[in-house]
Amino acid sequence: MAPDGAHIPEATVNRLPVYLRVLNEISGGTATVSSEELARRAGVQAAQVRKDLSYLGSYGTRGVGYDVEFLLRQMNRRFGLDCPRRAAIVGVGNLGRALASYGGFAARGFEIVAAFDIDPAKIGTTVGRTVISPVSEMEEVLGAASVDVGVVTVPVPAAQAAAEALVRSGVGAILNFAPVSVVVPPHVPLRHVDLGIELQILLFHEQHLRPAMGA
Amino acid sequence: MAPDGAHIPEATVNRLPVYLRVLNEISGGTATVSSEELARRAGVQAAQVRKDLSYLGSYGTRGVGYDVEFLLRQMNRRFGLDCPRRAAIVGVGNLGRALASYGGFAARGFEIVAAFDIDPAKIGTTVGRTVISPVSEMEEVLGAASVDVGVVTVPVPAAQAAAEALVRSGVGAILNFAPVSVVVPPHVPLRHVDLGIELQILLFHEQHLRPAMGA
DNA sequence: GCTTGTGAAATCTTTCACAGCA
DNA sequence: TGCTGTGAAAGATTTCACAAGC
Repeated sequence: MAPDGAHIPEATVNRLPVYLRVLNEISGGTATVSSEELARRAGVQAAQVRKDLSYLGSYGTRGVGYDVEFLLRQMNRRFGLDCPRRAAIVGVGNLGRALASYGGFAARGFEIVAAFDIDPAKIGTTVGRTVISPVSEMEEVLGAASVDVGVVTVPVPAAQAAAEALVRSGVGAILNFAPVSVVVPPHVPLRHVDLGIELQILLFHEQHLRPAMGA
Repeated sequence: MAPDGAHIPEATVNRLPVYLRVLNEISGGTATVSSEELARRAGVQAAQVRKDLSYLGSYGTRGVGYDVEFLLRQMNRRFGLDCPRRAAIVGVGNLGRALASYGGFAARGFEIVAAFDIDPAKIGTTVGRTVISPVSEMEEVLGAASVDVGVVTVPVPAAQAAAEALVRSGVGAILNFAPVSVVVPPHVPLRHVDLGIELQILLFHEQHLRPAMGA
């Protein structure tokens, strides 16, 4: 029903990558998957899966289910993952180095094409297969061929400057892992992944599930 | 209006830690903050902030705003952050090691009290101030004094076993960073932080903001 | 018979707008 | 006057339930 360019609800957009992960996990094992099975593995309701997928188009077969490989191809195309996305990491400390070799990025179609740090001792050394460049040369290094997404993994005091350097270099979007807010111009999508906040949300939900025992 | 034990909407729970981060950032600088200022820094509407905070109680002062320190204390108490929360890391690879020293955990009141790995060469060495124990001894090490949250940072094939070991050890909740789903009993809150999926969501939103230029 | 796709209903969330209070 | 707290309205999301189709 939904042609290729239609509006997709925000809540659905946030779930589509989860379906993508599940599909990748079962790919090879089964040819087709029902909305019920997909829902169980994604942790949502079956009707939710059907409605979400219907925004992409009518890719299922009634009485049968969804063809895993076909749906994967359609979703990857829609996500722009048919060609690899280019990412750059700013801040090659513990977290930056870990993310550079984190399997989840490559598995989801992202390639680390550049890495930056401010520490002169790190310049010229490598993280994975990428040579580390100075932050001061970011604009020249990224040059005309800018990256799709910049990943900020610098210490708190350097986060704002790192984000600004990425914006000047023409980055498409920024993922900020520093546990502090940064401000960027409105045309650059920004997402803050504060891992401590993830823990807080998780435990706050837990408190609501269990009878509180603290005073 | 909302007494201490009232139900708080899920959407609000997900935003409260963001307000907490903002409050911590402006703490010391200003004595009071308006819902408008708080909203601007958190990236939401002012009315949203007022409604969200009203679920915690009437902690603001009409005509003035919210007392930053007082609101911080109330929220920290409500989140159980007045005493430090205990976390354990399973899998001391790049990501596990990075998270062990990640400032965001300590800044949000979490303390890494145990670390586990399967590699014999790592057993007995330290990550930060924590000695690494074998995964096989998790139940004994955690013992009666279980941890609030277990953080899974093992490679994909080991993720399910790591989650099960945490459950056997009586963990309160699990945060899974492996780029694969794991299954746990329903009484253990589980959250999957797949960083590649974060990138996908970010870029998918970006596609909707800009005119698509790919074929 | 079985499962999708989807209007309609139910529920949840956000926003409005203003009474209430410092 | 200024800003919170909150009912009520508007909007978004989820769930239901069933017609449509393999």
